[in-house]
Amino acid sequence: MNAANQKPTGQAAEELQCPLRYMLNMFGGKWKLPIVCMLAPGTPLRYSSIKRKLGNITNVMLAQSLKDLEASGIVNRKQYNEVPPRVEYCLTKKGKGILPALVKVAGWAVEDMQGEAACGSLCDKCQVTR
Amino acid sequence: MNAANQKPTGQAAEELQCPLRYMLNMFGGKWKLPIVCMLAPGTPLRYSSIKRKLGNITNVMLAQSLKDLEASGIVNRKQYNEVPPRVEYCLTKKGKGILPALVKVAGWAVEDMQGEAACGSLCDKCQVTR
DNA sequence: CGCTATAGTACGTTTTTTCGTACTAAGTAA
DNA sequence: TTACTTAGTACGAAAAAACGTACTATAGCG
Repeated sequence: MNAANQKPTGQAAEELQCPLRYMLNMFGGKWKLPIVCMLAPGTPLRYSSIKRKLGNITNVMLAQSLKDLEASGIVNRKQYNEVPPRVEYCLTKKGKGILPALVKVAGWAVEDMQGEAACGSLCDKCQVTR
Repeated sequence: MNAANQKPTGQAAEELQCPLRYMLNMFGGKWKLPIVCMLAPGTPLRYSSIKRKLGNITNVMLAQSLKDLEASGIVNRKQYNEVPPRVEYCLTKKGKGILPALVKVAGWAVEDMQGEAACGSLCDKCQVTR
């Protein structure tokens, strides 16, 4: 319906103009950042493995978050046609590209959290390391 | 009720352990990041001025966002006892401290948005500059 | 046949976030 | 006297995000 007009209009357009909101649209919410952190080390992880590590995420949220991240070009989904099914996720090149920025943000946060909840590595759950 | 026990427990504690979630707790949501961006240049802005620049934020959201940011130690609120009332907001030292990390994130986003919605400065509304 | 395992989907509910409209106090200007 | 201004608050409604429970297909194992 909107073929000739690539860019979204109205409020949606406005939200996309700001790079920080652009980023929040991709990584905001409860689970996306933790998922990216799990995948940061580079080892491909399968659905069930991510779910176990996250602990209390529901199927709905995990499936949806992964789908969104895939649609944003952040994660890659590789499906093996086996039974029982096996699907592995990893960061794309684009996904890896944001890690340095995340490390910087995390660095600020850790500094800011000093004392309160200091942890040697940035996070034991989220394996982003400096 | 919880005087001896400083740290939050249970799920709240878990959420605060991750630096990235810690940051999302402070800056997540629709308006906080834009507000920080407006204040980034350093000029103190008054309530009505921020509201005008943001355009379509409601009083409720603006007041609440500012209150949250103040509680987090990110913005400073200075009230002049005049009539009509005048209140000015600016970033605290801590608030300024996160700007380099935000610039890095925004840099990634701008690179990623290339073509789609490129803008010379990072954002015309959010005045974070490199 | 009945049970297990994986990677999800369907459906409905609860919780959280955001929004809209109206209202306030105090002094100044018309 | 009435209107205007600023920096909000109160209240309820709407929208968005997250949740819980149940369910599916397929093959292998006992």
